[in-house]
Amino acid sequence: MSLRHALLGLLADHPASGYDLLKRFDTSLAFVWPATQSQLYGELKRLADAGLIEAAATGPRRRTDYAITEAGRAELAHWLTEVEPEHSRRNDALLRVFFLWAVDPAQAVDYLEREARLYRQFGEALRQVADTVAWDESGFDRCARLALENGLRVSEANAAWAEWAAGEVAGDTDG
Amino acid sequence: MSLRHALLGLLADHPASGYDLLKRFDTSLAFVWPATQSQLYGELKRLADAGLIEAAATGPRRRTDYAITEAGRAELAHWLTEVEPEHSRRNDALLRVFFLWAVDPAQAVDYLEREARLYRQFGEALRQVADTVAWDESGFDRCARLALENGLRVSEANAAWAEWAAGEVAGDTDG
DNA sequence: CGCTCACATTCCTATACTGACATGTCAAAA
DNA sequence: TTTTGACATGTCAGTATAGGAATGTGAGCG
Repeated sequence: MSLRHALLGLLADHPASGYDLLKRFDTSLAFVWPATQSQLYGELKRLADAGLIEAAATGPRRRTDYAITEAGRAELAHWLTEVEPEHSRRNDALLRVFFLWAVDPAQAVDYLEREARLYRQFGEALRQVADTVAWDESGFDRCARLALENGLRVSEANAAWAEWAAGEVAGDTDG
Repeated sequence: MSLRHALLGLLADHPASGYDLLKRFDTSLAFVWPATQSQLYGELKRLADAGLIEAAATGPRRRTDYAITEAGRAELAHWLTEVEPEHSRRNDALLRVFFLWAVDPAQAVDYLEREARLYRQFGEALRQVADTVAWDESGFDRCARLALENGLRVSEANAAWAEWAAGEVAGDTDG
C-alpha cells in the first residue's frame, strides 16, 4: 500500500491532478516505486473516498486537481514515523546468483560482468540526473537528493560486488 | 515469475517435495525471494503441467518428490543466460525518504538512524549465517556465499548512507 | 474550419501475492 | 490408548500490479 502514501506525499507538497502525479512519478519516484496509470487513478479515487484527499478544483478536459486534507497529512505523518517500512528483499538479479552453478563457469562470469556493467550504467544515469536537474532548496528536492545519494552508493556497492564475484568464479575455474 | 525458476533451480540440485522446497526457501532464498506455501504448491503443479518437472516418487503422507526434466534444465539455463533480470526498484524504506520534509527534522533524523540500525542488524544477522552454516564446496553453497557477500556489502552501504543522511538532516537544522 | 497532438480519465483482463483456513497422515510420547 | 506435534498438501478470498484498450477534451496550427 505504499502507492497510497506516495500519492499523499506528493499531494502534501502541492495539489495536482492524476495526470500531473503520473508525470511526477515517472520522473522522481519511479526509481523506488514505479506505478502505472490504472493503479494511480484507482488509488486517487480510494483516497478521496477515505477523505484523505479531496477534489479541490476542476479544469478543462475533466481535469481534477486533488488536495490533501488534514486527515491525509495525519495519515502521512503516521506512515512516516510509526509504520515499520517493509525491507522487501525481492531481488530477481540476486536470485539467479544462487543458481549460477547450473551453467558453465564462463557463462556465470558473463552474467556477473553484465550485472556489473548494468550497475555502473545505472550509477552513471543517476549521476546524470544529479547534474542536470535544477535542484532547489525545497524540502522535496533536499530529500530527493538524499534518496539519490542512496542510489549512487548502493549501485556502486553492487557493481563492486559483481566484479569481485566474477573474479571469484573465474578464479575457481583456473585454480 | 521468478518463483517458477527458483523452484527449477532448487530441483536442478536434487529432487525434493513441496515441503522440502518450502524449508529450503525459508533458509536460503527467503532473503532474495520470499514465497508462501500456497504459491509454492500452485507453482509446482503448473511446472508439472508444463513438463518442466515430474513427480518422481511418492512417499508416506502423500509426499510427492519432484524431479527436474530435461526441458526444465533447458528452461533454467535459458532463464539464467538469456532473460534479462528485472532490477526491480521497489523500495518502501527509500520511498519514505522522499517525504521526510513533511515531518519534523528531529523525526526525520530518528527515521534515518533507525534505518541505519536496521541495516547494521541485518548485516550482523547475515554474518551470523555466514559463520554458523556448515558450508560445503558444492556449487550451490559456493553461489549462496556469493549472494550472501552481496547482502553484506549492500547492507553496509545502506547503513553508511543512512548515517550520513541523518547527519545531513541534523546539519541543516543546526546551520 | 478541420486536423493533430497532448491532455486526462476510465475500464478491462490477467497474473502474482498474501494470509488464512482446511484436510489429512504418521510417529512417538504420555 | 490418546494425544501431540511434525509432516504434507490443497483451497480460497482479497488485494496489488502490469499493461493496454477505449473514450473523450482542448489548444494550436495550417
